[in-house]
Amino acid sequence: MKNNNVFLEKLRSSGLILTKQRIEICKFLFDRKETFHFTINDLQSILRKRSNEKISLATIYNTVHTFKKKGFLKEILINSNSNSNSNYFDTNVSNHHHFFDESTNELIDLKDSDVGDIKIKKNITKKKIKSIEVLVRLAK
Amino acid sequence: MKNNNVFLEKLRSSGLILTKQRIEICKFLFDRKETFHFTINDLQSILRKRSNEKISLATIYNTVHTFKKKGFLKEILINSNSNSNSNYFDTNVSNHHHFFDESTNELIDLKDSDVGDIKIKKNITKKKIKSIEVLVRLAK
DNA sequence: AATTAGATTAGAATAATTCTAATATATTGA
DNA sequence: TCAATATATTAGAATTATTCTAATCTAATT
Ligand SMILES: [Mn+2]
Ligand SMILES: [Mn+2]
Ligand SMILES: [Zn+2]
Ligand SMILES: [Zn+2]
Repeated sequence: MKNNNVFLEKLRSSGLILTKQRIEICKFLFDRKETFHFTINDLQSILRKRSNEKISLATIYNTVHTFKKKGFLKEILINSNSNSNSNYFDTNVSNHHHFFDESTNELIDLKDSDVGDIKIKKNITKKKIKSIEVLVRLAK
Repeated sequence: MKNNNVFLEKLRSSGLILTKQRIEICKFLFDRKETFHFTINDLQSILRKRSNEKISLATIYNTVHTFKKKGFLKEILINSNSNSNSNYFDTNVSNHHHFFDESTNELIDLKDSDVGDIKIKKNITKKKIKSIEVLVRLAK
């Protein structure tokens, strides 16, 4: 394998070492057109099925957090139902809005154009706004 | 003490037993005018300082989750900074928007009137919208 | 007031996450 | 080219967060 695919480009240009664990994870996460949302456990069980080379759970945590730090992933916390929370990661790292479908536990990107402009009317503090994100919950 | 204060009224009317642990927690959380946002660990260390009767951490979890189930508290998950998340609980149980100040890790309620109406333009699914909430992050 | 059924507490068990010693990779200079 | 060394990464161990459940407490019934 030449490892010169486009989805490895970000890894290659990041300064991170291209280890077989990272290549495997990178291949799965970034070789796709659409945004992908996943939890650490989703990722571990998918990787287990795809390959017989075991990647330790600690390494999956390490890699996902490293990718987040590099700006390749974004973390989205969701109160998924009355008794459990989920830490999702998102291959769409831009500021963007979400639907969360409580019947399927699916997190779905909303385009900016799907949500009207949001204007914060009262400037309660003088501090600079870093992001404004909307979460729309769909009932069960 | 008569335990007939207004902040105990919700507990009294909920069908839950008024134990000394719950009364202590209820007294601290609900005997106030303003919304209060806290984490489990915030609450534990505050309760430790206020009283010399130890309440076990498991009981604090139990009580907070019980209060949430009864609708006295609401859980708000925040990606507080690049390397840590927080499970806040909120004494304001209505659907409402928040500021999160990354320099102080403070979560602050936004009034509906402080945020313009939000209109979801594309009805991506046919499912009913349960809530729409905005999180505004203030930069460090 | 004793008996019983059900609710609650809190230490024990488990699950989630992070730490760090061992290993792997990259860099340097003979 | 290839040791030697420095730096980065991996993954099992340790720790922290959360849940489970047996012992205890409370309320209802007689
Ligand atoms: Mn958690
Ligand atoms: Mn967590
Ligand atoms: Zn997304
Ligand atoms: Zn709030």
